[in-house]
Amino acid sequence: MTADPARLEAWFANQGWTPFGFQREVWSAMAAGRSGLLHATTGSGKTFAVWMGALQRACLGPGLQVLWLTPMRALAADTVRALQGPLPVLAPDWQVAARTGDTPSADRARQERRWPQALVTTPESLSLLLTRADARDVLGAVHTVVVDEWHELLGSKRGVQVQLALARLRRWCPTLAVWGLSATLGNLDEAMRALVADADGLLVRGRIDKSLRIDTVLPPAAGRFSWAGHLGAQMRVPVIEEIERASTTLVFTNVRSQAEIWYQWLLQERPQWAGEVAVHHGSLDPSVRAWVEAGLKAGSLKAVVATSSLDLGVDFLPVERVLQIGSAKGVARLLQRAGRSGHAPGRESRVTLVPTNTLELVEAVAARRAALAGRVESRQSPDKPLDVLVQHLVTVALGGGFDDDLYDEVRSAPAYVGLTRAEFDWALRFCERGGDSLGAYPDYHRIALVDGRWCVPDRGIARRHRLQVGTIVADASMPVKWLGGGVLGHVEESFIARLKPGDVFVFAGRVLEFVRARDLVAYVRASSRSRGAIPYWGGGRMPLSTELAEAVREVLDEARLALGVSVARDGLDASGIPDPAGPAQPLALASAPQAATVLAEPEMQAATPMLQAQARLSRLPARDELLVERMRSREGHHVFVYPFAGRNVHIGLAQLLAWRLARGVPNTWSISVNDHGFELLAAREPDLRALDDGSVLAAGDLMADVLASLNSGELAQRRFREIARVAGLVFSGYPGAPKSLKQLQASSGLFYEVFRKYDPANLLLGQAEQEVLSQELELQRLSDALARMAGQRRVTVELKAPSPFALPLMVERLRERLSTEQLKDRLERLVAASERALQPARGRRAREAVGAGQV
DNA sequence: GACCTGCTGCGGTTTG
Repeated sequence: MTADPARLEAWFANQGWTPFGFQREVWSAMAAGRSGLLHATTGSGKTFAVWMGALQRACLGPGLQVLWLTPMRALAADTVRALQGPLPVLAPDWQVAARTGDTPSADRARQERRWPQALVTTPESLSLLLTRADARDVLGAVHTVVVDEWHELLGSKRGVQVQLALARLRRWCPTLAVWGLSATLGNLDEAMRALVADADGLLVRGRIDKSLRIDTVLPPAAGRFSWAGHLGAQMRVPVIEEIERASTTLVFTNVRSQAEIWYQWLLQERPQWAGEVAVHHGSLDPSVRAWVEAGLKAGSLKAVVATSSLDLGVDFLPVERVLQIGSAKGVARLLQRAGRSGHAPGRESRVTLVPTNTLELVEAVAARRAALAGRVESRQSPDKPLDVLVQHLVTVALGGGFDDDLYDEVRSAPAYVGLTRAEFDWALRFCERGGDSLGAYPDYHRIALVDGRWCVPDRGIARRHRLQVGTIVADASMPVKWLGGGVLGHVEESFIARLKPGDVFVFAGRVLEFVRARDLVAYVRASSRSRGAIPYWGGGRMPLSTELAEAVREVLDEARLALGVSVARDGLDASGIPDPAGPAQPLALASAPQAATVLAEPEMQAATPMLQAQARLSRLPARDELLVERMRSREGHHVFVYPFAGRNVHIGLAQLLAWRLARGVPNTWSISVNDHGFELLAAREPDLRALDDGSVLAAGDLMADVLASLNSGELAQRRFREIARVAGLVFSGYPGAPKSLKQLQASSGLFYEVFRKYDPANLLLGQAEQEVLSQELELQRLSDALARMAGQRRVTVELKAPSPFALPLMVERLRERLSTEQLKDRLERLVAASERALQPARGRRAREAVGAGQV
């Protein structure tokens, strides 16, 4: 028995709503039993579209029929509320309930006595349901699964876990309908296929009429806006004025400390706002966060400063304005944040960018252009991660067991279409015997064949497995110790992993030499060198996306053309600007008038002083040029390169170049990177012929060189820790008695060593290496960048003073080893040098500088 | 006058 479509209309009419076209489209597809992906912004009525469709398929009666997956516990309760609305009309017998990690045990018990017809849950909780011996009894009648915020899950192992669970459910109910809800993605078709697998899926685009506005808060004095920096202190007053003009504003920052700082600034400038502004990020206690979210919902807060912790969730917020402080880093991220405003059908979404340095003014134009053109990043599902498979095999063995045909079921999950029988059998044997090296340890004999079915005979193993379900592994930090003992503090493992013995870095105000990492402690000794500081790379998880980086190159190129034209027209001595029509640059001058329009953008007008300074002190590179700047200072010999390819790629490029350059003539390089370029600083005069002739940029044996230039063994070992945890090799302890991080690290390090020695064919080792290359080093992006650079003309400029492009890189490096006061002094000297070089009277020097750079 | 750095997300045993 299914609900009458007329009743759907009646329910909507009752609310005073008329269904949108896309909602009807979803209903009819679902009534026909189809699966699909609904692409729509939040607050567009997508929840109702899919929920009403699910009810049309309802077989009224007891038993679980609809599963609704959400990536965040906090969204579950909201979703239950939203789903309950139409129930009295359409399915009065139905119950909707949430089940996540924070569901009280009394509620769980009640659910298990009589399952609700619809359950809102997380991917992890669904996997836990699959570990129940009665999994098939509980889940066998599920005919519809909705995966909310699929774009959030798709690219991660959490998404793979969802795919495996769906494969299981599909086995039990071949007519299973799966619907994903997703925000904008560059690869919606692929995203849908990952979810619906072989089914004939329908991609529905909801409410595309929603208008989008991306504008920028301009710095008060454009000519004096900082070339470097990420905090945005100069934007305090303009931001506060924006907040004052709106009822409620969400202020997004990129990092937690920045959120805290901005929160303090707001209170300093407007003490009367105490109690009306708040801060929200992932390190805050959940109770504080809940208070802030409730305040937002109630409309009692004027502004909240947040990190991406507020990207999702808290639906139906009365947020009027969204500000983004600093780079949005990606188009999808910007759109997501824009979507937090105008959160109702028909209302405009608006996000206002707040640049924190002059290059971000250019980036703002690029971001708007890419966003309006729909150049949105793609997300790829991980390719057959074996750690997730191993976990799933144990899960299924617990949940009623399996026999030989599980291989086909697993391969029906799109992430595993390429899984070979040998790989599957390896995973199976690994669950059975712990692979070639752990045969003697019963703890790793997790599954066994009993009466032709694989199951988990040991109750202790079963219990521990249920405690370990999931793929999220928290970041770890490593203590930094003197060789003689004594802890200096903790730093991210990812940082230590990139160090080679002998590397010098700065930490806790000291210059330290990295000696070795052992048992996950970084041992150091004091270094007598004053330079050689390697920057702190942090997580480096937020590089400028490929799409945004490309748009920045585009906008810069147009600005170069337009500025060249306008400077010449204004009769200014074109001293600083290499003649755009000169023979060295056979430019497509036809595009100049087009390019001139880019300067009409208000952000570009504000950025013009910086761009002119760059042109005079150095050069604005054309798209087919790779700008290399060199400078001598008391620090040594600087080489700046600007591929505009995002910081992860620049880390790899900088390491690679330093390594290749030092291969000929040994030298010690300090490295500094940002999203636009990188700096190599050598103490001794370097031999740059390989850079000049381009041979250093040759693809060559890229993989081998990258591996050699980085401490890839450390990287892989760190990666392996996650894999060991997901694959269930490492047990993190019972709730209330968790094992220390050190214990966990020691044991996963042990596994890594044992496998390498006694089980080198262990496929989890290979997975660790693959993940390092593809995710951390972004090898594909790196080789793309290298290919592009090799095809560009290198233009080398000798700098007399730091250029606007170079200054942020120098600051980045200096910051690591100077106190705030020292840095301030140093910066003042650097900037003064740039300003002197820019004086008209010294135009001759600048001209010389630029002239010397012509290739 | 220019400086502050890197996000998010989940799960939960114990049974003589």
